[in-house]
Amino acid sequence: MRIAELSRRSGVPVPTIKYYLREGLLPAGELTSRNQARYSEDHVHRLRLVRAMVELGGLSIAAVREVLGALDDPEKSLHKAMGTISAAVAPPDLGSDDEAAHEQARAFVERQGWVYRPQSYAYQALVGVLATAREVGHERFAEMLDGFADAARPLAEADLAYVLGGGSKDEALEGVVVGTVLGDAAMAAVRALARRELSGVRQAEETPSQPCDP
Amino acid sequence: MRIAELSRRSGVPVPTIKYYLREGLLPAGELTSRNQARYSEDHVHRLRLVRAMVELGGLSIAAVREVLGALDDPEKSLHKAMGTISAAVAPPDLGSDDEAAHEQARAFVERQGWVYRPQSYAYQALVGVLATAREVGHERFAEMLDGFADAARPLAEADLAYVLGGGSKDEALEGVVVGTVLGDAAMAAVRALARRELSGVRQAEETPSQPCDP
DNA sequence: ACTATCGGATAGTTACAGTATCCATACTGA
DNA sequence: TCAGTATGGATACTGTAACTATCCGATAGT
Repeated sequence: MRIAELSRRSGVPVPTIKYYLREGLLPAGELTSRNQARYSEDHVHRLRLVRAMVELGGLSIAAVREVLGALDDPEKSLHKAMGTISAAVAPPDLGSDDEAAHEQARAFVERQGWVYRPQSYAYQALVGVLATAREVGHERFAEMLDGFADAARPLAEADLAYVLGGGSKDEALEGVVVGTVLGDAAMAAVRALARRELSGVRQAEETPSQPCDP
Repeated sequence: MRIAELSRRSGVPVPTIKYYLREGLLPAGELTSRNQARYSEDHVHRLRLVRAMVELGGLSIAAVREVLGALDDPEKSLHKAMGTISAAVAPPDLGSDDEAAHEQARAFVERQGWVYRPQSYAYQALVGVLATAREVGHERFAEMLDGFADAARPLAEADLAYVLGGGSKDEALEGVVVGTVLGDAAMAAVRALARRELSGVRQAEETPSQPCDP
């Protein structure tokens, strides 16, 4: 297919597709002449993946390029791809020199029996969150971490099962992307639903009846 | 204190503080004369909260204004504040007319025994995620939702306990903000840690030894 | 008295994510 | 076949968000 059809199939405007081509988010089409190229089903799929990361995941174009690089690297293990992807998804203001936050994070990781890897992005992100919590006067926040871990453990199992439940390695790698980007968004939504459900019940116990919510 | 000290205490540059004042994220200082104002401890605290939302939560200035509006509204119930805050935190591309995604979401909510509130932000966000998943060919993704819910339920309990464990109502409202913004970030980090832990173990079983990770 | 700082208003900057325009070709339908 | 539309690629432009910088006359502190 040519660019117009690619645009129709994916819902992305032609100039934006050209932009993505320039930025290397989309491989060039197969050239059939100097100014004529053919695009495949793979291009449609890749384009949708890019849009999902940009719109739902809120990733920057640079971060998407990073992730796709990991996807396309045939050497990359699933394990390493996960690292790249978590790094791309997280806000880039990693790290903090807050000693107390660092200590809270270290204690947490060891309490969970996890390997202490202070250089990993996820760990740094955690320290950053704890440091911020302390800055706004919520050092108590760290007490919630074990609850988070209890929730995260089965989630990680499910993630991995989902990823491995695919088929080919390409599919598994894509499963990592989908599981991470859509997974974080879905988890946030489900968590909000659960919280609302609970606080709705609590409120209903105090002031019976009447519907609410936007 | 005057603006220079407020800047030093919070780590935010003076011109940025002025910008936040203009944008209504920070209440004006108490004027002591035509061009002299005094700022309080509350301003320092509020400023840190704003930075946490912007930097860690990735909220836009408009979203932060929204959230602070909910915080400052004395009429607002905890329940409603939670709604406002989840809405501000979520990406703004809500909703989708994908019938199948809508059906998956409805079935999920009812399976969980939760109230079906198709207008709520959290529900719309969920539909959006499911629709996107389908677009990228991952209709299987919906199968993970029940796992998410199992994880989210105890989390919501912990959230609420944290919020109510504060003291005054102001503190509780702020707990909602912190619990949501920092909570989402922390959950993403902990989830990444858990996933890495697990996939590290799996990998170690196949190819023994050698350290990895950035 | 004098100099640094202040608040407030206005204007400018930077980065990002697209959009728009050109142009020389290539395809397409009457 | 040939007018008219579409294409790939290069370059230039736009819009928005989040700051920054400059200027001003008015204090504040010494």
